[in-house]
Amino acid sequence: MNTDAPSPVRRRNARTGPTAAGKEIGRQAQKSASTRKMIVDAVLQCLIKYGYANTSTPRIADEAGLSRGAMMHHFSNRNTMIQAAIEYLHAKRLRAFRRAVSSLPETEPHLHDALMAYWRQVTHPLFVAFHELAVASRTDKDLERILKPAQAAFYREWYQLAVDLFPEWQSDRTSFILALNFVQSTLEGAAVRRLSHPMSGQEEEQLFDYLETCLRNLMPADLKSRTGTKRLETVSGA
Amino acid sequence: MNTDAPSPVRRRNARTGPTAAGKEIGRQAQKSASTRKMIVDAVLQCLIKYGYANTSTPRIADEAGLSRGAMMHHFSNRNTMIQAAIEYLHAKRLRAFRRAVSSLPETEPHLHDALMAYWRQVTHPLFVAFHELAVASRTDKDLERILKPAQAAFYREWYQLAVDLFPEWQSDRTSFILALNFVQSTLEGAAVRRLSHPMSGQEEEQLFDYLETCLRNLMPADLKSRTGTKRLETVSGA
DNA sequence: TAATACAATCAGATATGAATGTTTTTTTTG
DNA sequence: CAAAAAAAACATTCATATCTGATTGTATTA
Repeated sequence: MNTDAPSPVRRRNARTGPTAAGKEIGRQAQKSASTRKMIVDAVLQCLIKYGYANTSTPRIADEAGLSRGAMMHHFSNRNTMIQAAIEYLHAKRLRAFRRAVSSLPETEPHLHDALMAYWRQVTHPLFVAFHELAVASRTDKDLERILKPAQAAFYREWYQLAVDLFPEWQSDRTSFILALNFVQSTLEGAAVRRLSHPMSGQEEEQLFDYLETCLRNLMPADLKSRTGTKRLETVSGA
Repeated sequence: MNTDAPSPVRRRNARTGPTAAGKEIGRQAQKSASTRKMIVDAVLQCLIKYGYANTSTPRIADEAGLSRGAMMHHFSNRNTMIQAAIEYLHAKRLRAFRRAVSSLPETEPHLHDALMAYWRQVTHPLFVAFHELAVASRTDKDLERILKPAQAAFYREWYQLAVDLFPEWQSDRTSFILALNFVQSTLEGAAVRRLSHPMSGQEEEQLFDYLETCLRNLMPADLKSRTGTKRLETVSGA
């Protein structure tokens, strides 16, 4: 997976610790790992603060509090840093989403909470980093080669999570897929729009509520009845 | 508005045409205008093909079939070219949308056709150019200064067009605004998603259809009954 | 244990390439 | 001819990648 380790030289036969076999990782390797993480974090911060195009190696080094030379010792070039950042980013997003989802009440598939979880996901700064990468990859073939597989894996897992969350819904695959696409398009669309011409908080809330209504209408009848009928009226505020 | 004309030197007293006062524009000025348009087009093409970050002046010149020097004669720097491209872009998008909308049947507010028109809009290559600019402007303050006002004007006009299209809907402002936000988020979201992980044509169609259903449910009752009840059933294909 | 060899870590410097804005020269055209 | 248009040349800046040297940590061996 990660081919850019700083070649810590395979000399594992020389016993480093008297007893522990794999535990004694060596302080150096430990420090190395921690610096690498600092660098990866710096990459993500730069993506958020400056955008992909302006995420240059000097900026990253600056953000990480390292000299450029030191940094280039851990990653041989810019692309490998980006690659590491992408892997870390996807892992982090999935973990966060899985955590949010698993903390939902077991028996009741609370559509509302699941939606909320995804909304929090896409309004999180990390989504901005992801979006920067996605946009840049359209015209950067090197980046695309790195991002696309990771992205595919991400959405595969995401899909699986959704299936696990709503097992009964699988009886009507078509409507289930439609619901997923609907949620993704709308919430990610709203999140992207937020970055350049946000709507008011109230409008956001109404959009969110109505989306939930629409999804509920899409559910198989038996499931729908089981999940409470909160908010089935047509919205008409003011 | 455009302050970057190539200073054709005010010598208007020297009579250029024997009779015509304002009509005789001068073939040179005409040619200049046409080259400027070529450049502006090239900028948009570059945005689409290479992305904002890679829309460099050499690339633009290349795309326009001009030398860089010649190009810089018409625009003093990169930013003024971008600015001109933005103005042109917004004008063009609005014109296209207005045209599509005005060709709709007068009396019946055909939601379906209006939606279609907007969907064509956001799947048009020009939307990609717009999106590139929008994303870049998040972290490029110079660009933001140029883009934001133009963008605000665009959405103001867009909103006005929607009001004109559905005058009766104005009785329920809240649901109208919600519908607009819903359409924008979903369709633009789908369009953006299309660029990096598109869904199948069938899925797209189902999403589109269900969005229409949801919007129809949002309409005031009197309007709803007037626009035909096409597609009110819950989607369940395959 | 002390001394030594070696590898990992870090910082600074250099070379190359590309982009920008400006200036200068050539060509075209009224 | 003179001015606009086009092309070419130049200086500056900035990012990438690579290289060199210094320091610190680890392991082997005397």
